[in-house]
Amino acid sequence: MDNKIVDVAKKAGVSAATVSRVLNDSSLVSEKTKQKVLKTIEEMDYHPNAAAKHLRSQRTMTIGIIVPDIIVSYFSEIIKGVENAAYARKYKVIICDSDNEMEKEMEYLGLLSNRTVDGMILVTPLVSDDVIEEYAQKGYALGVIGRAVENESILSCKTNNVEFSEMAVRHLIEQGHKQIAYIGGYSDSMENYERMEGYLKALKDNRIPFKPGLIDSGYFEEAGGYAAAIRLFDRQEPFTAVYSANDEMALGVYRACRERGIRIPEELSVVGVDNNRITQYLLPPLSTVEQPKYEMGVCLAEKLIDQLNDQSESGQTKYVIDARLIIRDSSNYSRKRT
Amino acid sequence: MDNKIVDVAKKAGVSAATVSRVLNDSSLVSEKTKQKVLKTIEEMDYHPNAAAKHLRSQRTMTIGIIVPDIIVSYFSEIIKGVENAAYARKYKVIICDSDNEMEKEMEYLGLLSNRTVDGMILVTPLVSDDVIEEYAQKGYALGVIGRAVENESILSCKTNNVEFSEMAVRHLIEQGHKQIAYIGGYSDSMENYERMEGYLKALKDNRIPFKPGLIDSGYFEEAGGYAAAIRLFDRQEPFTAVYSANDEMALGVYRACRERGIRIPEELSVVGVDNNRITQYLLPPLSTVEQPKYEMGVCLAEKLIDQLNDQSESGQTKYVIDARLIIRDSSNYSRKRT
DNA sequence: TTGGCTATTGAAATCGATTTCAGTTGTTGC
DNA sequence: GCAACAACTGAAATCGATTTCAATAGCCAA
Repeated sequence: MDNKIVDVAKKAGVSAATVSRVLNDSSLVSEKTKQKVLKTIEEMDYHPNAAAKHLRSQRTMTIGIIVPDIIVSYFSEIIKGVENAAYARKYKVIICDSDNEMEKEMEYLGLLSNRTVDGMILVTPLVSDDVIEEYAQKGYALGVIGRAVENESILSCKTNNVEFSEMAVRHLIEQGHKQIAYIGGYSDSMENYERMEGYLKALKDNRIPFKPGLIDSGYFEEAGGYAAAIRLFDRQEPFTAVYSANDEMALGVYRACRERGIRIPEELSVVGVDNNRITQYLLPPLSTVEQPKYEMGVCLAEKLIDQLNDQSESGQTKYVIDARLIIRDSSNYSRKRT
Repeated sequence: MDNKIVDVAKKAGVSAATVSRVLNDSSLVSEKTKQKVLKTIEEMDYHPNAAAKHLRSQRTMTIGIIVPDIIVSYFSEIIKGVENAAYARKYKVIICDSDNEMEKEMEYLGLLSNRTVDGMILVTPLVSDDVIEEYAQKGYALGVIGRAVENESILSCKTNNVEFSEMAVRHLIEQGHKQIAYIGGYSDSMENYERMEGYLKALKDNRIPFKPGLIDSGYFEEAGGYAAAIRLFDRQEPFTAVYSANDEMALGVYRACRERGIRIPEELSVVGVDNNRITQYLLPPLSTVEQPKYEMGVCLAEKLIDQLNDQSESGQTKYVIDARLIIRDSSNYSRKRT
């Protein structure tokens, strides 16, 4: 149906090998032949078949990216970074939206096994470290964003969770808060663990006693944050501020406050994480931690593709980018009393 | 490096053809042989090479989707619909973020020519109808969302722009508004044209004179909406309501109002289009038109894949989904005077 | 004029699966 | 016991590009 390389070869009066050489501008072709072939290619509107090229070259120039939900801007911004970096290197990106289902993630990981993709980027998916480890062991190219994996051969990019969490909670303490709740994500995720650690560190450094009753979990989602806030409100333990491990859950906190008639920031200060686009439009605008999402996507895509082409000069595989606190009105209200 | 089909065949003591038949569960294999082969495949952890399959079968089980900016939730929700529908049919989705550059769109369209993808979905990209037409003529499978294309062989899915725009503007009129501005998108886009038409129809039906000074354009983006609002404010022509052809531009209107100290909805009512997730969190929440974004993505992906498999029973190519007006506080303020 | 070299070119093998077509085995009917 | 047929199976062609390896042509020096 389409023109094949031999068709071009025949029309141009040369062999398929020569046409191929022209396509991959090899230096082994005379200028005269090259021009003749290029003209013929133009005339016939010939486009080399991708599948044939992939089979022969053993590479598909494609990477995959697995995210739990593409609609959440935290993920779509990372994807954009990955896409842009890949495009610049002539790579394609297959989008894998797992809908938060582990089964779907596993199936998408299978794209590595059958060589549909040359490499895969995982953005905090549900699959266990063991699974990731296993794929790496088999020699597949993997990268991870927002999650730490021990294995030295696995690329990863994350932010300084402990430090910025400590900073965020310290900020709340400086505003006069002494009872600060923490709403975490998946309790077994590295992100959650580290953010909790920063929270605890800030409390300890300021000699504020830790109260287990002020900890709850919202699984990094709006609905989870809402439910956690409601549970916290219904407990005996009073609090005047909340550090939410991401912005989505903070949205849930806002909703719970609206329902309960609790004013932000007068009665409750809130700080989130991610600086999702939506946070600046909230009332009040949400204080949050700017995560360089786009940059993390670019970083990991570049390193992964370099690795695929044996161009990873440094051999470095672990990247940590500093995040910074953005103070907005949701936490900008000094508390004068105890 | 990986195991090949002949390796499996050798180990199982059969031919490659038989293994292939087992893989594609052909009825031509005896149950006994089939079990033996399946066991061997399991043991060897064999995965059929995708590129070889693609080359032989002349299909990649992949479609592409071109959007101007994946971060805008209008697009990411469509993508999610496409991805989910594709996944259910074992198709992969390549994400093509054009960054609003026509050149990038053209390059991504090239994935059709070299058969990297079996079909392509365009979500209001910049390329002209002629270009789309040309690709269709060449026999490539195309689908278009939020845009109308004449060619009967091109799938398209859109909403009833004229009707819902008329409805939105009528709603403003019913609130007592008589000077209603319109901020459009790309002036030569079908969406913009139809929404403008609905706007004009509502005015006409209510005997409200059309004033060219109340029309401006914001290119469907926040910054554009902001600029358009500023220009409108600076003109002589007073107005008490704005119909913005999408939510992104309405965000720009909000920003312009904040800067100028204009209160919404007391001094200016605003209605947008898309029902982007962000709109419900705004202050005041933005009245908007719910576009079934996810559903449009699902619809077009399904039809496109059906078409690729000759399963389009009806032969229908044009789909129009009804959108509905969501009234929130940004326009919920009755104007008593003239 | 011939040998030796370089620059170009093409034939054929290759990537790894699918599918056709021919062949083998086994079964049934008469 | 043999023909006819069904049920499986395998050898080889095929998809369309790349790449190796050998061959040819052209050129220069001796």
